Amino acid sequence: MKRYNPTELEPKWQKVWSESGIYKTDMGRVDEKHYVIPMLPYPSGDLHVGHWYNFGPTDAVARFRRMTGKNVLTTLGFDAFGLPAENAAIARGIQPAVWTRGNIKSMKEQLAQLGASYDWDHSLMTCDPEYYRWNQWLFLKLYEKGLAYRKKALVNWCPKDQTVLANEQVVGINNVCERCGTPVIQKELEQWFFKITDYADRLLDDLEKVDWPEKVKVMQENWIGRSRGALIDFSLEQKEKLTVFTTRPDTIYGATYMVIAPEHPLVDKLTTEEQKADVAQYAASAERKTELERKEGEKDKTGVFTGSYAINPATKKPIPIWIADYVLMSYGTGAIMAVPAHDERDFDFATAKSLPILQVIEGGGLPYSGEGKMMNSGKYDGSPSSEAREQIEADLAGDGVAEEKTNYRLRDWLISRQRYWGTPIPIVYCEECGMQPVLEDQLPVILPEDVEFELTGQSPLIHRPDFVNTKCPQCGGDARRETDTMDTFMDSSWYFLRYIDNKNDKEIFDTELVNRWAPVDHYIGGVEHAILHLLYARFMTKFLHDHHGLSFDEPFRKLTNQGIILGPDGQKMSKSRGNVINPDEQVKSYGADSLRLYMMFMGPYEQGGPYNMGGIAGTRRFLDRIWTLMQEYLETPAEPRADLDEAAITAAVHRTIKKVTKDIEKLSFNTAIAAMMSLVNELYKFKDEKKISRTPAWRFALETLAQLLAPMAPHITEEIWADLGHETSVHISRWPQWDDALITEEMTTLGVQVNGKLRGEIVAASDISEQEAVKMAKEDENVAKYLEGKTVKKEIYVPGRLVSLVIQ
RNA sequence: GGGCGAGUGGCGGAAUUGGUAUACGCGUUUGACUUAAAAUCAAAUUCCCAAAAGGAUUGAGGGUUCGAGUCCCUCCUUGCCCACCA
Repeated sequence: MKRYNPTELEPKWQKVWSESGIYKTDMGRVDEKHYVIPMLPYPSGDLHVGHWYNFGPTDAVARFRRMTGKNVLTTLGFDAFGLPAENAAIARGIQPAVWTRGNIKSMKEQLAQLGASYDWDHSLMTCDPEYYRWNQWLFLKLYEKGLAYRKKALVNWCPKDQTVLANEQVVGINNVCERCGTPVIQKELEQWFFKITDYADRLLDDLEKVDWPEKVKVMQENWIGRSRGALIDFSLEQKEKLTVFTTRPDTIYGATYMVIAPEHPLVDKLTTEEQKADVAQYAASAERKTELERKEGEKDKTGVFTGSYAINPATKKPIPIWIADYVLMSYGTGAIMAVPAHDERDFDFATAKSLPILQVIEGGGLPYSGEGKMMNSGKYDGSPSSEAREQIEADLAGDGVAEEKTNYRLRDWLISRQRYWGTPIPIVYCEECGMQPVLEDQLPVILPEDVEFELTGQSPLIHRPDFVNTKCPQCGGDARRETDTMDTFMDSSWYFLRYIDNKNDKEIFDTELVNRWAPVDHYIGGVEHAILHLLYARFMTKFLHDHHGLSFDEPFRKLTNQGIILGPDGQKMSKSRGNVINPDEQVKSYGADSLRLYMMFMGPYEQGGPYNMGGIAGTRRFLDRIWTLMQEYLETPAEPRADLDEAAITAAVHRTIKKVTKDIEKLSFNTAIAAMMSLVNELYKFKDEKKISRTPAWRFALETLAQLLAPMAPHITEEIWADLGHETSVHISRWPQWDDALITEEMTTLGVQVNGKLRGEIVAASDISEQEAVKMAKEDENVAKYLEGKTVKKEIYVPGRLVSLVIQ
C-alpha cells in the first residue's frame, strides 16, 4: 500500500503544475473572468503563518472559481519599497536593493510550498524601475491636473525614522508613528501632497457601490468625516474678521466667547499690549507640549484671553476672544464660536475661566447639544432648533456674513518622504525656471541602487551628485533633482491594475485590457488596511477613471478581511513571547495541504484565532483517512458487485456537494470541511459494514471528494485524481453538481414537543400530512404519558422538523 | 467619551436564520490490534445524580412566542476602530 507522504508528493505536483502551466491565465478569453488576489505583501524575508492565512484561503477561492468555470486571474507581487530595507542596510551594511531582492527570492521559494495557483507571469515588484516609472508617470498626471502640489505645512515628523508621515500613518491615542511607535512631533516643512480632498465626496458616497464589510465602510466614512455646517464671520475692531466653522449656527445666540488656536495667524493682531506676555507664554508652552500632553489635558482646559473682542453677528454684542489649545488649527478655520451651554468642551472651558453660559435651546440640559425649542434667541424663540439652524444661516448669509460649508476631517495625502528606498519624485529645481516636472519621455528617474548611508539621518540621495545634478527639462540649464521619494502607499494604490498588463513598456497599462479584467472581483487581506491602502487605492482608481479612461471607479468589488492568527497561548505572535509558529516547520511535519486545511478549519475566516497544534494534527488525520480509503479502493479487485445497494453513498455525496458548494461561496470554509469530514466518517461506517468495492458509487464518492477538497488541499487531491485514472488535472476539472432529487430522504425524524419540551421522536415519511404527523406524535409512548388526562389546546406541525403540542 | 462586533462543553467552534442546542475537530476515557509502545480502527464524552427515569443548560436578569443561542429591554464582561473634529 502506497503511504501518504506529503513531503514527496507536494513538490512533485508543484513541479508538474509549473511545467504544464495549467494556472496560466488566458487574458484573451472572452468568457466570464474572475480576478481574485490577496493584498500585496511586504517582502520582510520571512513567510509567516499570517501570510499563509491570507494566501491559502485566497488561493482556495481562486481554485474554486476556476473549477466552476470562471476564467480566473490570480497572482502575487511584492511591495518592495520601504523603511525596513533601509534599516537593514544601516544595521547590517547591505544595500536595500540587495536585501529586498534577496528577500523576495527566499519568499518565493517558501511560497512554492504553499502550492498556490498563481500565474507568476503577472507578478511584479514595486522597486523595479519598470514598475515605479509608472508611479512617476502618475505623479506627473496628477501634477498636470493640479492634484499634486507642494506647500509648506505643519506636518507629522517621526524623529526616529527621520521622515514625515501621512495623517493616516499616525496612530493610537499617543499619536505615534505606525512603523516604529515613536511619538510624532509637528514640524513645518515643504512637502508634496496629493489633493485627495477633491475626491472626498465621491470617496464617501461611492462606498454604497461596493460589497465590503460594513465595519470597513464605517471606518472610511469616519475618516473622511464629512460635516455640513456654515462659515460665519465675526467682525473685529481691527477692521478684519474672524471666521469660524460651525455645524450648529442655531446656537449662535449662545456664543458667549470665541476661541482661536495658538497657531492661528491672527494671534498677534488680536493680542493687546497688556496681554502680550501671557499670550507669548501660553503659545510657547502649547508648542512645547507634545500631542500626548495636549490630550492628557483634555479634561482641564487651558487658555488665555487675547484682550480683544469680536461682535456676535446675531446679538451684535461684543464677546471676548480667547486662545486655547483645545481648538486645533488643522480643523475648520482654527477658530470657533464657543457655545458653552450646548458643547461639552466649551462648557468645561467656560467653567474653568468663569465665562458666561447662556442656554438657547430648551430641554437641552447643560452641557448638552441636542435638538429642542429655541430660547434666548430673539425672533427665533419657540421654533425648533433644526428649523432655526437653516433660518439663522440663511439670514446671516443674507447679511453677507455666513456661507454654507461642508468640512472634512480628511486631509490631503502627504506623499513625500525624506527617505532613500522609494520612488524618486520626478521633479527638478532649475535656477532659472524654478520647479519643473521631468518630461514623460525621460522617465523613469532611476533610483541608484548603490548608495552610502551616513548617520546624518538624511537621505543618501542628497550625497549623490550624479543623481542630484541634472539639466532643466525646460531650458537645459543646471538643475537639481528632488531628493524626496514617494510614500510607498503610492506603490500599492494601483498595482492591481498593473498585474493585468505588467509587461507593458509603452504605457501604464492597456486601458481596454484593464477594463476587461478589472476591477478586482474579490480582494482579500487584513483589516489593518481599512483606511490607508484602501482609501488611496480608491482615490487613484477614481483619478484614472476621470483621466485615463477606466470604465470603473471603484477598485475592489468585494472585500474580505481575514482575522488574525494568534499564538497557541491566545496572544499575538511575537518573538519575545516565543509563541511564533513557523509555517515551514508545520509543512515539514504535516504537509502544506494539512496546514492549508487547518487554517481554514480552525474557525470563521474573518475571525482568526489561536493556532492549535492538535488542530493541525486533526486535519492531517482527516487527509490520512481519505488516503487510506483511496488505497483500499485501489487494492480491491475490480469486480463489479451489483448485489450491493449503495444508494446511501450516492445520496451522502450529493448532500456534501451541496453543502460544500454553498459554504465555499460564503467563505465558510470551516463548515465546508466539517461536511467533508462527515462524509468520510459515513464512508468508513459503510466500509465497516459492507467493505469497499469497485462500484460506481465508491468511485463517485472518492472522485467527488477529491474535487470538493481540491481548492483547499490541492496536492493530495491531485494525486487521488490521477490514481483514479484521470489524465488531466483535478484543478481544471468541472466542479461537481448535486441533484436535489437524490438528497431528499424518504423518511425523516420529527421531534415531538409537549409544552415546548422535547418528549419524543417519531420517524415518518418525509411528506407526511399534518394530520397524520400529529396523530403519530400523540401515539408515541412517551408523549402519550404526558398527554394523559390533559386536553390538547394547540397542535403545531413544522414539516421536516417537529410536532409541537400545547396542553392545558 | 463615541462607533461597531462578540460572549455556546475541558478547548477551537456548529446550529437550515424563530423549530430536535452542542455538528465537525482537538483533548480525555474505554476496547480491538501489538510482546510492548506509537500509529490505526471502534465506542463513549454539555452538566447534575452510582445508573435508569428525570432535571438543568447558549455571560446575568426580564419580556414577546406553542417554541428563543437567534427577536426586544436592562445590566455585566470582552475585542477592535475613532477620539478636544467645533
